[in-house]
Amino acid sequence: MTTPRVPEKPGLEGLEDKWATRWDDDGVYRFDRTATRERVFSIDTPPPTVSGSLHVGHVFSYTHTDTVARYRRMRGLEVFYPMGWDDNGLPTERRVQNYFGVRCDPTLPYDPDFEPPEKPPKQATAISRRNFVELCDRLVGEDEQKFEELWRHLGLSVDWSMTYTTVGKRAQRISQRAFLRMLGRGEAYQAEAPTLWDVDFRTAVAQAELEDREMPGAYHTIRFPRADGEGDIVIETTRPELIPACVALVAHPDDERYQPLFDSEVLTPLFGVRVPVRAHHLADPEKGSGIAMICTFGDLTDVVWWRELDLPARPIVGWDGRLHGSPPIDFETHRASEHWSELAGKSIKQARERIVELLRDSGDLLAEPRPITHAVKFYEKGDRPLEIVTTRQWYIRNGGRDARLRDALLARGRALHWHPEYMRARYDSWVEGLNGDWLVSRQRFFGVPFPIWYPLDARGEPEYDRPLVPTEDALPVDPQSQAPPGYTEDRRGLPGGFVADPDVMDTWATSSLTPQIACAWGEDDDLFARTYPMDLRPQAHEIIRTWLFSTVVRAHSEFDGLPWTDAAISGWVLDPDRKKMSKSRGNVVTPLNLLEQYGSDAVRYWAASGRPGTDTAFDEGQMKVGRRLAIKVLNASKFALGVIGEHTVPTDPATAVVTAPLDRSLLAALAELVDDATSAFDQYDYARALERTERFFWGYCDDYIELVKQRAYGPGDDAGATSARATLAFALDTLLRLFAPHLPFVTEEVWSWWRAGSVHRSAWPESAPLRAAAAGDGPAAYGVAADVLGAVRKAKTGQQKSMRADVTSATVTDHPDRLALLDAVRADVCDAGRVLELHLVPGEQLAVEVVLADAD
RNA sequence: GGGCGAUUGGCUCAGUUGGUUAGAGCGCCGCCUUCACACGGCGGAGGUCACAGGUUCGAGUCCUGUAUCGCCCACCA
Repeated sequence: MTTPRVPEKPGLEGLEDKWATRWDDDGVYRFDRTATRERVFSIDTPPPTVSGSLHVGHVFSYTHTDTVARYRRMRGLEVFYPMGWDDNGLPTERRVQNYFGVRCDPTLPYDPDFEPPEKPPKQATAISRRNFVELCDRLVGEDEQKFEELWRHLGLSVDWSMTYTTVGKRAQRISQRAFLRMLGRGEAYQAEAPTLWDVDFRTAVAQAELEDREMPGAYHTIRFPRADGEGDIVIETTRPELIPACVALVAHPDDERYQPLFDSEVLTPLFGVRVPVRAHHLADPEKGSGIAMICTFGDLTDVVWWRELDLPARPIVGWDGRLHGSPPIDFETHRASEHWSELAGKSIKQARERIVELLRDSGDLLAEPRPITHAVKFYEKGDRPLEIVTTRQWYIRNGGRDARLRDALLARGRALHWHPEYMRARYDSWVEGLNGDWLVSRQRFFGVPFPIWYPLDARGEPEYDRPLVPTEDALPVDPQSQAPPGYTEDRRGLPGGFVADPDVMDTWATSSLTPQIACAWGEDDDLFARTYPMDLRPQAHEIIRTWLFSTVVRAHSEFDGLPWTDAAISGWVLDPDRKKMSKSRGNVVTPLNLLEQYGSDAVRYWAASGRPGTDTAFDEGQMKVGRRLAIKVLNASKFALGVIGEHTVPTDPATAVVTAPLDRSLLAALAELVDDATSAFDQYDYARALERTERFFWGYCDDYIELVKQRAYGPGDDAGATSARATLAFALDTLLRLFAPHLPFVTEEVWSWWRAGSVHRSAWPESAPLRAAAAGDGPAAYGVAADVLGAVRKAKTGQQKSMRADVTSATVTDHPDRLALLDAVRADVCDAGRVLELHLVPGEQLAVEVVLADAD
């Protein structure tokens, strides 16, 4: 060991910049790609959405992952820890629209000279798809830069040379390749079917993107006259505007009220369309009048009934959320057509208001609407309820319609190691509740296009069942601007020519491939072999159903295995009112301010105190505590190294210089700490590792250092002094390494005062050498010494004396076993407590009687 | 409706297979101007561990039920 070089006045300020730069220059976190798979720990980092802003929730969960990454690195593994940027999809589109004041019109030609105006105009400028995508690229590039700066400031030990994006060329290529492979295996298919549809975004959405919202509605009691004229059937509905789309009524097969009517017919009010009364087990006799109207389509139950009862389709709602101009069926009466003309072209809301008036006028509305609140399905990013529209879409098989596949995916979920374990229940309930395959096509612009064209027949109609695909070496392709194999561009849109599939993939269709993208599947076979399947997927619990599940689906399909062995699920950051912190709630805290105010180590301390999977309150108090801890690490280290000074101290605990009982005892306790922290980290419990280390560290500062201070100042040839200095050094060395995953800046700073290289590339501590140095002694002597010292302090405080006050005599009563231990360390205790005479009296439990010298 | 989790001093949280008077930090109060640290140190007050039963020599810890909160899921007319 060289003589420590300790600053006069160590502080936290500037450590982030200093060490972030140094780590980068020295390549401390660079992935060594000569490492073989067994030596690699590979992490499937969640790519943050760059169109949003980073908030304290990101800092929270990414810190968790970083502590694990640093631990594994110190355990000698090469950590593959790339950062991704999720710049794909709707959030980016929305941000670009607002930021530049533009909107995408795919019919416009590309303008190579287009520049967005300085300030976004009131009226959005329409631009071509390619111009739009260029603006998306430009903006996400700026955002990614800002994100990286914040992450570096926080101290994520990411290899910044290995970032990827979810719209980049590689992601596109891999998304398209994976899709084509699934298409080839029949795992991707297209179908024209009723689809949940957002009328504002004008795109289909998947089951995973739904959320229920409680909305006001109203029950409308409506009369359906029987076709035979023998009276009426009364139904209740919240969607009266769908009466023209009604194709049947339905009741439960066991419902005696309606059994006589099954397979008879009724007439729809206002329109006089004959529809049958049918039986189906999903009809609930308890709901409303026990008989429901089936419309094409009001909700997903309608779709089930329509399919299973083989009913006709009479859709009336268009892609724009308005009723069609033309009627769903040729009405038989002039009156019916007039009613329809009152509704045609209206929005859902307008149509509902109008039809209620019409029903009231016609006498078919039997009671005034009764207001209720009910759950309505929304696209999670949408503003209006979803409609169901029949469209042609791409699907990926995910077990929603196939019990064998579902069981296989459930088995994958069981094979995955979840942290915490109970999070698996969310996976299971999601997979078990799937009601269809995964709808992956979106009618949007900024995303990975489907690598698909369709031939046009002689009449110019697309032949959807004969899709044209590129070869894999041509990927990525943009079918809008490139021609399929065997065609030239001038055949686009012409009879006998071709047309591009207009859709882009769901953002999750790409995100579900983050392991393949990060590990460069099909791009860099050598890297892939060293990193895939990955070790760890860290993520939040609310996207188990989307990100985690879809990633399992893709890996199962392509590689017949799990994409990773472990999943670590982090909780949320809650604001003081125990609500989730999110941008939309307006309660987010800008992380950079926090990092600058408290220091990155302090904020990391707060984050790392949140246990895996547990929602954690945002608590600046914890950051203050973290800051205090970081400062304490600096000061205690400075002191310990100052005591050691220029004395020679061995670097290896095995050198048998630790001879004092107190020192051996301390090292025994330290060995237990090392085991404890190690097993906690092995189970991904970074919080427990931190808590234990912190507790030990305060004892080290307050008790151990105080106890050995005097002895350690002794001359170089004194065995007790040598023992104390060696123990101070071993303990400091060990504690710094134990803290390093949590407090990377301050530990590195101290490390640099007296050690070579980076603490983050040093070995994780091992307990065996410490235990060997303790030479069979246990941790108890240290505990007894601390207890007695505490009692002496208490006495001094009780008499309002300085800690420097002399103790004339102290009488310790305790169990003989503990007295024996105390006897062995009595010199240290007397020195630290300034005890002149120490008497030991055998007894049952600890009691200390202290006589203080007169103050004057 | 089904499931998961939580409930410990004013606040934020520990409490690993059940074991003696339940721990920590913040906040509060008091003391110590200590030669590493006032961005400090020492100490104090403060809890019938949500509630009700049960198992046990012994329950914050295990079982049953209840309540409250949060989340996940569900074919909610």
